[in-house]
Amino acid sequence: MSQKEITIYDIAEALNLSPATVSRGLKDHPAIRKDTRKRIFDKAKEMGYQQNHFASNLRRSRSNTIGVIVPRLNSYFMASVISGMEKVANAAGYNLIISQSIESKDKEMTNVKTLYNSRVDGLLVSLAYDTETISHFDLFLNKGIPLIFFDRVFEHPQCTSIIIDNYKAAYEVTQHMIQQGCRRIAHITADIKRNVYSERLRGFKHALLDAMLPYDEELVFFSNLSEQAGAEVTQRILALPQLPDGIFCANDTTAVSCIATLKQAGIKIPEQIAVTGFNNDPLSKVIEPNLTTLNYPGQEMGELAAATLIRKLDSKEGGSLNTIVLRHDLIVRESSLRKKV
Amino acid sequence: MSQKEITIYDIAEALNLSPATVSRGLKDHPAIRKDTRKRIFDKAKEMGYQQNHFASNLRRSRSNTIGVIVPRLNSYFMASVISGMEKVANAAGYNLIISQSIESKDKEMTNVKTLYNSRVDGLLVSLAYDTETISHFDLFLNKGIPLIFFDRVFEHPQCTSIIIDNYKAAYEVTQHMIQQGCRRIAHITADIKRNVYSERLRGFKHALLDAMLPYDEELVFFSNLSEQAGAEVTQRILALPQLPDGIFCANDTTAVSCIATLKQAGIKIPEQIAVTGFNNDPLSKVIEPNLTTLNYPGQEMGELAAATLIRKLDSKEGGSLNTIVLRHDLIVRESSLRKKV
DNA sequence: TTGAAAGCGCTAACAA
DNA sequence: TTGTTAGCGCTTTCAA
Repeated sequence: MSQKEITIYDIAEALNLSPATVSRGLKDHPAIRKDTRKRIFDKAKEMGYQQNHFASNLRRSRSNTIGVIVPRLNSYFMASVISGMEKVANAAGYNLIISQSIESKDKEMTNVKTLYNSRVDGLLVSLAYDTETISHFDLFLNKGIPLIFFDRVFEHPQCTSIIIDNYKAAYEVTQHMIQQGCRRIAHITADIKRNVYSERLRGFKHALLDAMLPYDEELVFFSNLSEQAGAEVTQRILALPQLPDGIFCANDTTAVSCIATLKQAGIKIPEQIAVTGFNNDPLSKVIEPNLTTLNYPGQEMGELAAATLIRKLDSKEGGSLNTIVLRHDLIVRESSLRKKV
Repeated sequence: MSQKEITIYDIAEALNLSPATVSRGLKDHPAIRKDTRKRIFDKAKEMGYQQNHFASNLRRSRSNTIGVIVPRLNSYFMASVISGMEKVANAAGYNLIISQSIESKDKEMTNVKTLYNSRVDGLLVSLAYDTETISHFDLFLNKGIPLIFFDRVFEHPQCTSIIIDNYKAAYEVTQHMIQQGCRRIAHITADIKRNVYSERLRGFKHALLDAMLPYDEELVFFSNLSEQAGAEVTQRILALPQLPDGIFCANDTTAVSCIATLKQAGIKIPEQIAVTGFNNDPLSKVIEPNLTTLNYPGQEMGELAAATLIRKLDSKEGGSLNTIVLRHDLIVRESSLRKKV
C-alpha cells in the first residue's frame, strides 16, 4: 500500500549531496550550479519526489493558501467570481479555501476564525448582509495579513477594495430610464449597510435630482433581493395609489420576479412600467421582455482580486493600492425601451 | 506586529505540565484527568492558543482537507453542489480545495497532481468532458486515499459514485413527451463518454421503443450543450426535411436557447414542437413558455458526497458503498404541455 | 495519569 | 557553491 514517501534526504543520499543543497536546487536558489540543479531535478523526477507542503509551511510559517469568504456561493455572479479566483490562484501555486457566510455576520466571524486557524496567507472577502463593523478581521489586520474586499467592501486604510462604480452605474441606469420617459421611478434595493446598495441608491437619487425629478422615499423599497422578495415588494407597489412608470431593481433576480408579477397583474412592460435590473445574470436574456441591466465582470473581478492579493504576498508591494474600480456597462434591452428608435 | 504564536509549550509551561499532556488534553485523550483537561482548555482559551495545523498534519500525515475537481464552477447546479459540500465539510472541520478541469482531461490530470501534492485526505470528483480513463487517479487509489465521484462518475470497485438515475429520469421525460402526443422526438445531448449523457440517451431510446416508436439516430445530436451549441443544433433541426414534434435537451441551457431559436423561427411551443430540458436551472422558470425539466438536488448531492467521504475518512467505514442514488423528479411546465387538462 | 524524547520533512542562518 | 545544524509545533511510543 503506502510505500514510503520520498524526501529530500533520499535525493540527497542518492546524489551524495546535502539535503540543504537539494532543497535549494529544487527551488532555483541562485547559489546552486546549473548542472547540480539539473541532477537534482532529474533525480527528483526519477524517484517520484513530491514536496511536503506541511513541512515547508511549518518551517516558513506560510501556507500558500488563500481564504475566501462570500455571502453565498450559489449565484451565477459569485460562481464566476470564484471561477476567476481559482484560475489565477491555481496558476500561481496557491490554493483556495472557500467559505460562505450565508449572509450572516455571525457565520462570517466563525469563518474568519476558521481561516485564521488554517493559517491562510491572505483573505478575499465579500461582506455578509448584516455585517456592521469589520473588527472581527482584526486578527488578520493586526498581524499584517493582507485582506482584500471585493464587491461588498468596507473602507479601511489597510485593505484594498475591488469594486465597480456602483454610484455611476446606478446613475446611468436611472438616467436611461428617464430618457425613456419615466417620471416616477421606484427602486427596490437591500440594506444600505452594504456599499453596493447604498451607492446604487445614491446614484438613483442623484440621477433623479439632476433631471429635476422629485426623489420620493416612499418609492424606495428595502428587501433581501430574493426572488420571493421581488414578488412581495412588487405586490406592494401594485397596491400604491399611484403606480410608478419605472422600477429599478438592484439585482436581476428581483427584477425578473418583479416582471413576472407585473405581467400577472396585466401590466404592460415597458409601456406602462419599465423595469431594469443589475448584474447581467443569464436570466436577464431569457425573461420576456429581455431585461435591461448592468453588466459587470464577475470572472474578472475574481481574477483581479486574487492577482492583487498574490502580488502583495509575493512581493510585499501593492500595499498602497486602496481601491480598484472595474468597468461596467449598461445593457439596454426591451424591458426599458419605451421609445421606438 | 506579529506577536509570537502561542504553542502547547507555552501552555505547558504556564500550567507546569508537559507538552505531551497538553496535547492530549486538547484532544480529549481518555487518559487525562477531567480537571487537568479543564485547566488546559481554560488556559488555552485564556492565552489565545490556535493549533498549528501544519505541525499536526506533518506529524500525522493527514491534512483535514478535501480536494474537489469539477468541470466548471460557473453554473447554478455546480455552485449548489459546492455550496453543499462546503457546508458539510466546514461543519466537520474539513477544508475544501476546489479546482476546475475546464472540461479538459489534461487540466484534470494536472489538478489531480496538485491536489496530491497538497496531501488532501480524499477527493470529490465530477469528470471532465473528454476524460476516457481514470488512471490519472491511480496516485490516490494506490495509496488507498478515498475517491468519490458525483454526477459525472466512473465505475470503479474502489470508488463510491453519487448520482441520480439518469436512465430512469430521461425515460420519464421522454415518456411524458410521448404522452403529450409527441411522435418524432429529437434529443440534443453531449459526449456519451460521460455516464450522465449515455444514460439519458439510453432512457430516451428505451422510452421510444417501449412506446413502439422508432428510434432514429438522425434525430440524436451531439454538442457541448452550451448556449451557442443549442442555437446551432436547433438551426440544423429546423433545416431537417421533416421537423420533429418534440426536442429533449440534456440540459436547461441548451433547452432555453433551443426555445429561443425556435420562437425566432416562428415555431409554436409546445403546439408544433414540445421542448424539455434537464437540471431545473433557475432559467427554466423564466423562459416562456416555462420549461419542463428534470429536477435533481445539487446542494444535496454535494452534501452527500462530502458526508460520505468524511465518514470514510473518520471511521474507515463505508468502504462497501458503491453507488448512492439520489431522487429526482420530473417538473412539468408549459413547454411540453400539449394536452389541455 | 503524566512525562521524556524522538522525529515528521523542510528551510535558513551560519560556516566552510 | 555547498554543508552543518537547529528548529518550526505537534504527536506518540515508551517509560514512570
